[in-house]
Amino acid sequence: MSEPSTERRRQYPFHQIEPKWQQYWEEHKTYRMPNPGEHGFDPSKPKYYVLDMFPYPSGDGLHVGHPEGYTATDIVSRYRRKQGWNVLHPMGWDAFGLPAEQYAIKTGQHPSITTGRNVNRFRSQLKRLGFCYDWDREINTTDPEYYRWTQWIFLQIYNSYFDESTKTARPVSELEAQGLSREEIDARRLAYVAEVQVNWCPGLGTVLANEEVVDGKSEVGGFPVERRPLRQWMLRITAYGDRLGDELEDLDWPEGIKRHQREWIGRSEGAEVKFSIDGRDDSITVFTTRPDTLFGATYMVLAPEHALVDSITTPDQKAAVEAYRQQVASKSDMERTALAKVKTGVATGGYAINPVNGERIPIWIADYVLISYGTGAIMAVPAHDDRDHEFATQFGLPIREVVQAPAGNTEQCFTGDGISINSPLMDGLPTQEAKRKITAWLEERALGRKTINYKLRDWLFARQRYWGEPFPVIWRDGKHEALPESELPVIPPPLEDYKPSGTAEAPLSKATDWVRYSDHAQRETNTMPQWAGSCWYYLRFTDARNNSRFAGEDAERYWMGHNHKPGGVDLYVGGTEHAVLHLLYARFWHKVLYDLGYVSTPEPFQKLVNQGLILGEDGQKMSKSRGNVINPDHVIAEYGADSLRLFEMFMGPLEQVKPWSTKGVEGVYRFLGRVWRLFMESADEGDTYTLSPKVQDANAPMPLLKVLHETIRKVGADVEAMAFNTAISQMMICTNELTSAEVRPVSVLATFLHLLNPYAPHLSEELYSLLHANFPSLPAGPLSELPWPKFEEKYLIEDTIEVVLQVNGKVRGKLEVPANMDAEALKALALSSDRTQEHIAGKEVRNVIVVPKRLVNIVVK
RNA sequence: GCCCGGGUGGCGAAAUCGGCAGACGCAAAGGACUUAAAAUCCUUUUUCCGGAAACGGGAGUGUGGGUUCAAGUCCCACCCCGGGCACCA
Repeated sequence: MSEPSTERRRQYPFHQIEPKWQQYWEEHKTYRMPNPGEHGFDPSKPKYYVLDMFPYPSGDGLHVGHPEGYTATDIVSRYRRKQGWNVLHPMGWDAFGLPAEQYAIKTGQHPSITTGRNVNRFRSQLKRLGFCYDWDREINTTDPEYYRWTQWIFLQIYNSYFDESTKTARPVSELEAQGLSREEIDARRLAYVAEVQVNWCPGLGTVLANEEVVDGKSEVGGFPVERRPLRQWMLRITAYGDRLGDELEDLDWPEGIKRHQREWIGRSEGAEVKFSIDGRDDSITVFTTRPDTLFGATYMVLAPEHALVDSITTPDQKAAVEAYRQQVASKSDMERTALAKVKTGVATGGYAINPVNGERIPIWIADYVLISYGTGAIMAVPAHDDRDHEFATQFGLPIREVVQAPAGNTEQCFTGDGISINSPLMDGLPTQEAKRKITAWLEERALGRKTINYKLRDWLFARQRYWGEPFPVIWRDGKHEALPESELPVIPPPLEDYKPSGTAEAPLSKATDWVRYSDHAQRETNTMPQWAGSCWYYLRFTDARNNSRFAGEDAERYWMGHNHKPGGVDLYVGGTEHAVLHLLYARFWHKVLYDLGYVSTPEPFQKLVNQGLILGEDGQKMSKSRGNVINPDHVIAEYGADSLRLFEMFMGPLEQVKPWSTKGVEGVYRFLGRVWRLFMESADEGDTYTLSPKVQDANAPMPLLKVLHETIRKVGADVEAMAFNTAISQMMICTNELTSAEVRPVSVLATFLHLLNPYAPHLSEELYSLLHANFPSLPAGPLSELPWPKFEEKYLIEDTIEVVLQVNGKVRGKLEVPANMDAEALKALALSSDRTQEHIAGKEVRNVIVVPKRLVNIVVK
């Protein structure tokens, strides 16, 4: 019975081949990678750790963006394995998160049930793509056996402080030994509790994470979000600001991402300067990066929320100040920033004294000064700061120039480096020297000191959510207390009702039995943010089933160390959306663990590659509402997994943004069909195939050997460079060559299958096993376990080469010459050639440029 | 506004160090096979001018300049598209 007429005939029987090999791999655990000391581990091989950013298993299943990066790492893994490396290539699930919780709110079903269902779907989809993951190492961040260690790491952070002298984390027990008080120690822990401004969303009745707020509105529902102070757990990531910036240096990351992280950290050096308040004992400290402009400070600005505002404000300004503060408080972040085209503010009526010249300057409040950065107060130098300039112009405040711009400067408000003027202490000094001098002057008089500030804020680590890791912490008499390790994991109780409470209380607070730890102690009811689980998952992969440590020491040292580089994971591939947060948070945790001696490298990820977004066929971002979403399941059903893999790699460079093309999938599908027909032919219209009579155990002719060895060379070099698209082009060229050959030597075909194997593992395995069945002298498979072929230089060397003849840079002819012809001979030959003679006749030859093996350019006049 | 990424045929793209622009694939056209179609195989395909053709000549990598014997590639200025950031003193 032939195929139904409506269905096109398959290029090759991928629908039989692919499940067959997937089953084989599963049954034989082909891709299981033992750890050091385990049976089957070969310590003589070098290690290579290839990691994908693990997915959040959403209810929608895999989209075509996932297999892009996953195929790239799969190719690299298979290639390295064939090259004789021990390759660690694992997969898991970042499964805590909002959608599962939202679904639970709607249905009352525990999130672990939906999560389990989604994970099963994702896993089977990934298996259908033929990826060579070691599934014995699969992890799930919502598994208590996993998050017990997430909680354990939190305890290590909680029990540490940052030692400024060594710039490392140290156990707080050292502070206890020094006799510090409970309060002093708590104030220095890397995990601490603070009252901070959070995003409160009245519409949803809950607190939102920063990343859940878009343009001042909730990402879900689009309700307005306001700031509100709340008691929160914080992680002291700012302590690591310098190291997180400096230690990017030796990582093989895209420069753009490194820059992005450095900007995010936003280190800036400057000085804190104390201004006394006129007529009071108090003082206000400001932060400035330009202490050299102190003589140009003509007013001062406090953030509206600044603690001293009330006491400074004079009675006649009280009403105006109150009204302004009211107005600012009611503004969302969006209104405060995006719409802040025009500066606003009011005078407090109070005055400060400039410490360098005793001048009395007015104190204003304005929302262009942020309470959360620096000291929440600035000295305004309108002549040399754009924002101050704008404000001063608007409110008619004096502008005094104290830096002379270099000649030719036309800017009204000069913000660059120049020479100090009108500044008695530093007149004539260039900016950098002036800064040093005035800072020293201030320090001598205890009026200020050198300071470093960061844009980076401490990490707000608590969420008022159900579906996240509970904190291993209890509260007794209003004080927090770590639970002992023996009580891990702390498992959240099931709830009747997962809805947010409507107050700022976390959902867990509704489980009263669970919350009550003892007569005098209650459990912490906040949970950790989704980032927590992904901060260390790469470590768990090194020893995923260890139940006495987050990962065994030997396994961690082998997979993360051993490459003499700062980063442990050799290759990490994922999307740019994690350029800052995930990568910064993971680096922070890793450094704490490194300082405490738990891991062997200072950095988690040595080489980072970002895959580019795949757009819809219309060139727009894929989205349900546009209706341009491509479902990988459908692509696999119609063309097979090998075609999907191959197309995703053939579309263009991995890092680039590129549109989907169904026609393009058909193109690579046809290519795989051509490869199939190099080996097999079919007599009827069905799925019965026999070996092609052109496949023979014969000596390969030179032209075939040449293209084959060129293909070995190019495909190998391109995998190393992750230029998969051009590797595929070369394999197409090789296939076209073989298609037109009358005889297809077995040795050439077998070698070609090795090259194709990382890209199209199912088809290549099948053809190899068919070939081996007919020619038993070939090494027995599976192909993926056989060594990668080596190219031989002798087949690449050309006897004769084509040299281009140019006259005045224009191509006028070509010459076939022996490859070893020297420059002089080439020059003589070029000058006497008929083709060049036509163009140089009657003209003066002024110069002849000879580029051996490439071209001769004759310059005439 | 600032910071990235990108602009090459009808389309996705290629071009190791400055050395023949457009490999490979898609689409299109023609041919072979077929009663016919699909599939497959072969050929053509940057563009303009001349030529029946072989071929020859000119132009051409967003725009305008520059460096060079030679520029997609290096330098300067600008335009357009995509993404990110948002007053951090």
